[in-house]
Amino acid sequence: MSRRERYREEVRQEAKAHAMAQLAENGPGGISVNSIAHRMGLSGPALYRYFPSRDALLTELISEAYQDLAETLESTAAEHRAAEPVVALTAMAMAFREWALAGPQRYLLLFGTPVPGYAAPAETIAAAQRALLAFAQVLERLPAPACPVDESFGQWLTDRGVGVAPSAFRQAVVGWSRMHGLLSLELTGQFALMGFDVAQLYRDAVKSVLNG
Amino acid sequence: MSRRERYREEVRQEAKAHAMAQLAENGPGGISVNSIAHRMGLSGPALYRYFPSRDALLTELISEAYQDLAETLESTAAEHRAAEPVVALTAMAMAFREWALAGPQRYLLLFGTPVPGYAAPAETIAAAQRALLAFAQVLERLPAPACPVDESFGQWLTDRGVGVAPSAFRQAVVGWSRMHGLLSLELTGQFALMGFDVAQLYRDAVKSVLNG
DNA sequence: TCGCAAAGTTAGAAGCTCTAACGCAAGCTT
DNA sequence: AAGCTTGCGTTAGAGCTTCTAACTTTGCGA
Repeated sequence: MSRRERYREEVRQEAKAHAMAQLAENGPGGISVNSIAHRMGLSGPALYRYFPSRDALLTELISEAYQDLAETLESTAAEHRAAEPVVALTAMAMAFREWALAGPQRYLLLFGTPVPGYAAPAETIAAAQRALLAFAQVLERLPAPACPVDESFGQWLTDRGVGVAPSAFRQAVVGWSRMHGLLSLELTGQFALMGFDVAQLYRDAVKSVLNG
Repeated sequence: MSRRERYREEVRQEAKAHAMAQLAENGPGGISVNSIAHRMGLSGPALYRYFPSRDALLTELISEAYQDLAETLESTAAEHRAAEPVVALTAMAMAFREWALAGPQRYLLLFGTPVPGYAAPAETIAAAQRALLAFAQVLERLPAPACPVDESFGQWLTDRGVGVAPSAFRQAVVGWSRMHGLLSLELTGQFALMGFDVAQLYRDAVKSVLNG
């Protein structure tokens, strides 16, 4: 990589770091290309040499967050490769929760309100699938539940040549939805002041997925 | 109500209707006081006689949406007052889903990304509690599950003098989180192109809550 | 009929995204 | 090494936004 390219990459990284800080502070609407540029000692439009638009910057943040999430889950799975599937899955679920709590607005950037009509780039979709399949692959090592699985679950898997049992995939979707349900309500403050132990509820939810 | 007040109320309603249309079309960020005013044949700042700020308008939309949701659930519960609890709860869950699908952006206005530090007015919180308690009250008529319930669930109920069994309340929270998990992922397009039957998954989720 | 309050207007400040036009500096090519 | 090209920064400015200030008109109530 040339000197120019390296410097360019540094500027891009710094801009994205500022964007993430603004995201954490004021939500997606609080991210301003202008103010990021000024905070970097640049004049307003200078950053448009690095990002074609504000939307493109946001899209990149989303994509990187997904990559980060997928890597977190995959590395947790790898760490527990030798362990019981139940142990590995529990660790992954807890890692997911930690990841969410570490950056609530980053989580909501992925799973909160999208702009209607927003189409994620292929890269982002791929990372999302990696995250989901990380769960499915470990779930596959579990004794399959007896209940019959809707055939539509297998279709998608065979279409893209993923070697995962439909029942495991279904279980991954169900588990994901239960984890997300609790995390989302917790992060958006819907449980505020209700005083119960959300972490305990989360652990119970994870167990409920694993024990049928 | 005087002629003046009635007209004022009409203008407010019309403005909110336009706001909801803009919400559906472009998300929360697409709601513009300016453009609403122009669309109503008014000049920009005129609407500020009716709403103190854009945020106040948004807050009012949120509050009304919550009221509407609570009323929907309560009336569904009332319609099934004589029915088996399981039937009533299933109907309420389906009504919840229908309500969400009828206005995805309205749903996400309540349960999507909030602006950090946003504090809902008491009115809104009350409506949210009504919605949750509507489920809890019917769940109470169900045979209580054997598992012990964390005492922290009872605390909140006794604090505000709600006569609901802690176990029913806990079940309502769990059920709510499972429904929301699936609805949220569906509405934000995370299941896009995966091709399985989300409605079926939702029905299964409802059953899983009711049958332990 | 008079007066006051409500509701509209325009002007304008401050912010945003993003384009256009221009200058300088660095790097690649000849 | 000289020159050309490309990249990066600038300012100016269009057009949008929220929202305040000041002024005018309108209409209700006494």
